[in-house]
Amino acid sequence: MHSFLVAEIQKALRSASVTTGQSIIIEKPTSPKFGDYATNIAFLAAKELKRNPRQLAEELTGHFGFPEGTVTKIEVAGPGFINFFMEPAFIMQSAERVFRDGVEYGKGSEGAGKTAIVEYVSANPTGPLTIGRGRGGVLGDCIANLAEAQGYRVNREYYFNDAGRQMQILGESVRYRYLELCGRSVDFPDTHYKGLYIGEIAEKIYSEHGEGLLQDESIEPFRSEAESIIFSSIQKTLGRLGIVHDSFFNEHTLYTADQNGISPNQQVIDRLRENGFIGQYDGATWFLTTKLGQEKDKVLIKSSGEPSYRLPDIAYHLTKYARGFDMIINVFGADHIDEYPDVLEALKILGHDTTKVRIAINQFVTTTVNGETVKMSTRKGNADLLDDLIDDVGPDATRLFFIMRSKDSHLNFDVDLAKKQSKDNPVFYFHYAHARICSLLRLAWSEIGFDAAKLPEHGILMRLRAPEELQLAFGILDFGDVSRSAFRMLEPQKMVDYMHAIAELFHRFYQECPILKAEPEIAEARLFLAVAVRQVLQNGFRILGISAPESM
RNA sequence: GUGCCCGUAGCUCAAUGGAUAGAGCAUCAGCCUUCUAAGCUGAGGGUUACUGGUUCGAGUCCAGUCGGGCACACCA
Repeated sequence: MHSFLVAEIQKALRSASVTTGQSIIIEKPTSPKFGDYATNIAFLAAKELKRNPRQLAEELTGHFGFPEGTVTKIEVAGPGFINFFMEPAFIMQSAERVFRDGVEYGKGSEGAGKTAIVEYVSANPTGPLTIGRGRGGVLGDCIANLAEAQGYRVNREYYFNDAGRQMQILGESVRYRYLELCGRSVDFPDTHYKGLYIGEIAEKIYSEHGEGLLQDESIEPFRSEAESIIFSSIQKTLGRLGIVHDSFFNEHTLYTADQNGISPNQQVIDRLRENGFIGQYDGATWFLTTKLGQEKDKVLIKSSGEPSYRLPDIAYHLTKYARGFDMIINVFGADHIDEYPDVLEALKILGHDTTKVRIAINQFVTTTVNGETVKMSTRKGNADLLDDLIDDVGPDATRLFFIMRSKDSHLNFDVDLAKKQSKDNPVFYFHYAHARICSLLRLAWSEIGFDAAKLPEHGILMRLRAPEELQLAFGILDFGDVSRSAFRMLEPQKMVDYMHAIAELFHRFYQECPILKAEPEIAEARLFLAVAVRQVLQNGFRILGISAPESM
């Protein structure tokens, strides 16, 4: 519907010999008296052409040539809006596209033949995933789904470092607990990890090796055992939410030399130096970001000779270009906000097109339990664990609650609400709409032999005229637009809002329009309308990554 | 102190620079002998933190003020 109107407006602009660089925006008016769709193109073009918007709008209306039976009225309103009133039968008929497209309904083509990499989660294996990380994980996963819906071939990647200082500390932490198990008294440093899982890993090692590792000063056995246990637990947790990565990129590979004997890290240094952005002082190697107007230079290689995290970050992003992705999407939490500008600057200096890179930053999470808001504490041992949350409210509520707010807003995760098996809980509102349709269709099959799997005859929905039916069909038409704009904005929350609207429209339709008890012709059309809604709900659930229960 | 995010109904949040700022919860009033009432209908509730500016039009953009969050290492 969207593209239909855009095309017709373009035709009218050409016919009226109005040339404008403005892109055409279709919006839904706030009130039905302003029509079904509206455009503000007259304002935009008028400004560009220095003309009166109202006059231009009126002139344009004379140049529209909508096909018979599509638009009933075109109206200029206010200072220059052009409002379109659609023929109800045209709306009903347009909605029948759902039957033809099925699971493909609402998919876009802007990513056809293109590839995208979405990097998300990327937690180092130093401990179990926290609730805060969960938000980024679900956000990234939904963005990846949205990219796929636009036709991109998507690579979901997890970037990690198992060789850094934090991992060293992890190994030491486990060893301390192990020593305790062996009956040694230890002075556990404040800088080390104190989570319960550390003790559990130590216990596992103790049960396998007894006191056999006591004399060995090396922490390597502790570090590697901890890494493998934690990494598999992280993947297990993500798996519970349906999050599965295609690739895991180990930061350490950026330190090892390629066939030319130069590591990716070193290549970054060399190439930045060629461009005059590398300096040496205080015994360290610096990225001269002050040349770019920043307050301080950034260390790339510490005086100890080790790279800081910034260097491999840049090298890592270079591999994303080298691997040929058309779009590069990074998802991370607000605590990494300072990280990406430097990386982008470096990429630009090295001659890469940074418009390919999109960054989605999600704000932090607080949780509300028993009406009390608890602030997340990510350090120390008392962080809220994602696994506990999933245990508590289930995977669907976990996913939906993480994305039902804009990523730019701080999220208040109301655990009590998510647990409620009632209408207050949006998860159940969505599920209920789907289950209601399934139940209806089961009954229709057993009572009148209605086959929901068969294709309806062309024009069947045109039998329907009730306002609830029209609005529902009208809503179905928006699915593709919402999906596309949710992707462009990297904002799955738009899709959640839309799903709520569809569920609401369906519940109203169901309430007001008898289906099985209606005249057979009407009953059949209404059943097919329900089939269409079910398809849209399922397609939306797929993007959000939540289940579609057939009964409740 | 500097950078980024936020400030909208009692609460949690919407609103690609558009028309009368919308949902849900909570409150109040209705709707089940009838396809799942886990639902539907209606009512009340607002100086969009504040002050200026930009323009046909500002919750949205710009400047400043106030308030909340996050980040500001030769940690990752």
